[in-house]
Amino acid sequence: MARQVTGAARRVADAAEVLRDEKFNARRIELAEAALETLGELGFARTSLREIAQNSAFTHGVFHYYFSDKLDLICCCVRHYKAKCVTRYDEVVATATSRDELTEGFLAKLAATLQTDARMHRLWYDLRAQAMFEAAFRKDVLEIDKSLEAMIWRIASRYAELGSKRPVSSPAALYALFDGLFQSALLKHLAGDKTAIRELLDEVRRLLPTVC
Amino acid sequence: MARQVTGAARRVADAAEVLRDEKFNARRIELAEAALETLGELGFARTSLREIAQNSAFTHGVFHYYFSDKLDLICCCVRHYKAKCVTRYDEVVATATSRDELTEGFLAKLAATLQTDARMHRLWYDLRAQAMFEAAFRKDVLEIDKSLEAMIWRIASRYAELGSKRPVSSPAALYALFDGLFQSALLKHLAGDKTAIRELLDEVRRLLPTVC
DNA sequence: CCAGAATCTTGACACTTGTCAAGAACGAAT
DNA sequence: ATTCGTTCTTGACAAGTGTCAAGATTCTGG
Repeated sequence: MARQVTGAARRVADAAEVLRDEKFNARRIELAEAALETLGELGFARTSLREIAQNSAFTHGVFHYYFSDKLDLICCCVRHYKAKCVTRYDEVVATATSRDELTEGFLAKLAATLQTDARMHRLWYDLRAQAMFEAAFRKDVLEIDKSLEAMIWRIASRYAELGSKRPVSSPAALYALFDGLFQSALLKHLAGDKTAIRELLDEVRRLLPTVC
Repeated sequence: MARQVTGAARRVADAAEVLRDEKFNARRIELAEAALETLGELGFARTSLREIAQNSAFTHGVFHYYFSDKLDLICCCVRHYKAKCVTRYDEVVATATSRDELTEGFLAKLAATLQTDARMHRLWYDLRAQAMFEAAFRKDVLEIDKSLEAMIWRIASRYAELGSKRPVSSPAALYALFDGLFQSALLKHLAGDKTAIRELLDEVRRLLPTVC
C-alpha cells in the first residue's frame, strides 16, 4: 500500500517535474527568439546581454537565470534557428510533380528567404565563422551544416528523380556549391546590390540541370 | 634663378614627403602583420588593441598613432592579407605543362595552406562575415572576393586549356564551389578532424575533370 | 489563505574596451 | 649642438562588459 502510494506520488512528482522542465525550456526558447532579433541586427561580436535585454521585453537578469552563460544562450539560439531553417524547402520537394515546378518552387523560396531573413542568415554565417575560433560552437555548427547538406541533397535527389537522373556530385560538393553561391549573394544583397538575388536565381536555374 | 631654386626645393621636399609616406606605410604594414597574429588566434570579436599590442613588440599607443581607428587597422590587415593570398597558385599555373601536373601542384598548395595558414583563413571567413554587419568592411571584402574568384578562374582556365576544353560553369559558380569546400574543410580541420584535408583533396581531384 | 519555491528585478562588482592627451625619446636639419 | 618635428610611451578616462547576489514579486501546492 505504502509502496503504491509512494509510487503514485513519485509519478505525479515526475510529471510535475517534466511539466516544469517543459515550461523552463519554452521560456528559454522565448528568450532565445528575442535574442535572435538583436543578434541578427548587430552580429555576435557587438551584441551584449544588456543590449539583447534592452531590445526585448526582458531584463538582463532573466537571461542569466535561464542561461548559465552567454555561450549557452547563443548555442540555444543556434539550435533553435536550425529547427526552423532545415525544413524550408520540404513542402516544395514533397508537392512538386515536375522539374520545372520544383525549380520554380525552390527558387521562389530561396529568393524570399534571402529577402526576408537576411539578418538571420548573416548571423548563421557569423556563428559558423565563430565556430572556427570557439570550440564550444563547433558541435552545434557542424550538426547544422550536416542538416543543411541533407536539405540540399533532398532537393537535388528529387530533382534528379523527376528527370530520371542521378546527381552527378557528392552531397558535400553540392552543398558547398549552393552555400557558396548563397553566401556570396547574401553579402552582395546586404551591400545594396539590387541585382544580387536575381543573379543568384539565374545562376541556380542554369546550374540545376547540369548537376542533376 | 629663384624659380629654379624653388622648383628644386619643391622637388626635394616632395621626395622627402614621399619617403616619409613610404616609411609611414611600411610601419603600418609591420603593425598590421603583428596584429594579424593575434587576430588569427582570437578572431575579430575577441581581439582588442591592447591584446594585439601585448602579443607584439609594440605598445598599444603606437597602433593609435598609425591607425585612426580599430576598423582602420583591421582594414589594413585585410588588404595586406589579400596581397599575399591571391598569388598563391600562380606559379603552379604558370609552370604546369599537363593536367596532372597542374592538379597535383594545386592540391599540394591547397593542403599546405590549409595546414599552415589555417588561422589566417579562419580570420578571412570571420571578416567576410563581419562585412555583412559592418559596412566599413564591405568594399575591401568584396574586392578580395573578386580577386579570389579570378584566382580560381585562372586555375580552371589553364586546366581546361591543358585538356583543350572550356570550363563548364561561370567564374562565380566555380569560386562558390571551391570556397564552400575549402571553408567546410577548414572548419572540420580546426575541429580536429584528421581526415578533413585528405577528403577535400579527394573531392577536388574528383571534381576538377567534371567542371573543366 | 498562506508558506515555500520559482521567477524576476535591481543594483553592484571587477574587469576590459577604445580613445586620447601629455610628455619623453629620438632623429635630422641647420 | 640646438632646435624642431616625428615617433613612441605611459597613464588616465568614460563607457560598456559578463557575472552575480540580495531582495522583490509571482506562482503553486497544501
